[in-house]
Amino acid sequence: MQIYNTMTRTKEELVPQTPGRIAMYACGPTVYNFFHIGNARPFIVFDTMRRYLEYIGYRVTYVQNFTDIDDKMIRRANEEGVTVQELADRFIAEYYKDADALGVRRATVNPRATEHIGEIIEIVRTLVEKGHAYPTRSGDVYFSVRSFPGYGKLSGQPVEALESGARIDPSEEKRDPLDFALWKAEKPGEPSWDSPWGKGRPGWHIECSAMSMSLLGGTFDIHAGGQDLIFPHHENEIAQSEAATGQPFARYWMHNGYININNQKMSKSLGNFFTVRDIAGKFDLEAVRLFLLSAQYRNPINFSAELLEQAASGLERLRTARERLLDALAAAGGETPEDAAFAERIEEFVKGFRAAMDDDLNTADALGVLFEFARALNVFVSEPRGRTVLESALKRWNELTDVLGICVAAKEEELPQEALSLLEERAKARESRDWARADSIREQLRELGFAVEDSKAGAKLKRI
RNA sequence: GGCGCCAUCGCCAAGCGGUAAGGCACGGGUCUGCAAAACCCUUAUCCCCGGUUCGAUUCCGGGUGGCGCCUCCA
Repeated sequence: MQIYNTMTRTKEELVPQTPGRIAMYACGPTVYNFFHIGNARPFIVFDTMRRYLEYIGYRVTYVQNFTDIDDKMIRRANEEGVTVQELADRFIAEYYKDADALGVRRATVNPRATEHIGEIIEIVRTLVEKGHAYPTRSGDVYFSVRSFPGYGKLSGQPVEALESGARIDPSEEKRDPLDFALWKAEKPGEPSWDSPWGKGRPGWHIECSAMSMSLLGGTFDIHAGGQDLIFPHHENEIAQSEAATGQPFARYWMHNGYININNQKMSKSLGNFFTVRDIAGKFDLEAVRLFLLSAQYRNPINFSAELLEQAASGLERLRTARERLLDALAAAGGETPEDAAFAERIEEFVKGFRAAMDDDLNTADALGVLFEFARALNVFVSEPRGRTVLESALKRWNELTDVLGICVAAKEEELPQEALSLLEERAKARESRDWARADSIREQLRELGFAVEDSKAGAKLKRI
């Protein structure tokens, strides 16, 4: 498979460090709030990457962290009058609610920064020993950017260019404006941990280095995150990790594009965001997932209710195709003359899907293949078919939709007795050609939230 | 100022050297008691101007328009 590596700015063949295995790290949420649809994109995209890697046979170790200690956590905890830990516990639970509903599979490990303070301190200590970091009088420890020659290699920014834009806070005791905090000395009312430099807490960047390296090793395959993390977060991770270990950090860097609102980046600071929780009340989150996969992950994607409705309609089409296939399977008989040719077509769809995904996770293209598959299926099952070919069609269909995490088998819903008896009554009315009665029952069912679809096999109820 | 991305049908979105996938919406039709679902048919020369090439939406240069990062941010 080819993936676009931000480091080299080209598509490269993905060659894992250990054959057959992929070690992958994705930056997860800071758990001080519900996450928004913009945050959802990397969760879904990289979850899909993980699913696809597993589908093509890799054993994947997928790590996605929770940042549970930083400035925002502290501020929010103080506002709410709870401890940082309580805040984190609460929003980690909320994260799982939304992520589960979006079809994001649980990562192999979801480490919390505060569970890795020991490793963090070890890395900082090593960096100080090697002369890449220095403590200050007040107990902060800074990374010395100029001590790491490769600084700027991910973002493509020459150090000189960065210097002019660097922030200087007079209260900080940096030797160089470019330097960034590895360890922050304790301030009143903030959580802190003991360290060789006194009580304090980790800086943001070092958390990801510690969690990724302790779970995946000093060199691992893929590091992923949003484009806004390229600089400074990922640049800093590289600097501190490689300076500490002397070995390459992540081998491939994947970055997803933004979600825009009216062509502008959705972000918490701009206030133009929708949380997944907000949307969950109005839309099927599986449609949200489909929407986010309807564009290639590196391209920006505009968000609007209209677009979500379009995605929901598309999803309905995929679900219907699967249901028709299921019905056909229930009525399947012996082999028909067309079965063999269709079995071959199925494999063509699989190939097409894989070719799309192999090209830097082109989910938009892959979805196109899925829709073509759906049409072919709809045509094919309009006549009785053999069980064998239908079974293999269903197997393939499930495999491909599972990779994208959409169109998952609908839970068998208990239909209300009232609806079922109405449906039965309508069938009788239709038998006696009492169309007015039949139509009025259909209207009653609509009010109950069901659409009626007639077919030769009988009428079916469908949630609307 | 530095680094980078984008511009394809009404809306979304693939393709990226050989004359444009797919979805949504729209129109016509088949099926249906009527619908719904499904199916069939119809709908684009790819922002502009140059260049390279037998041939460019696809490569190069220049415009125009939009967006992002440059130490809060997925």
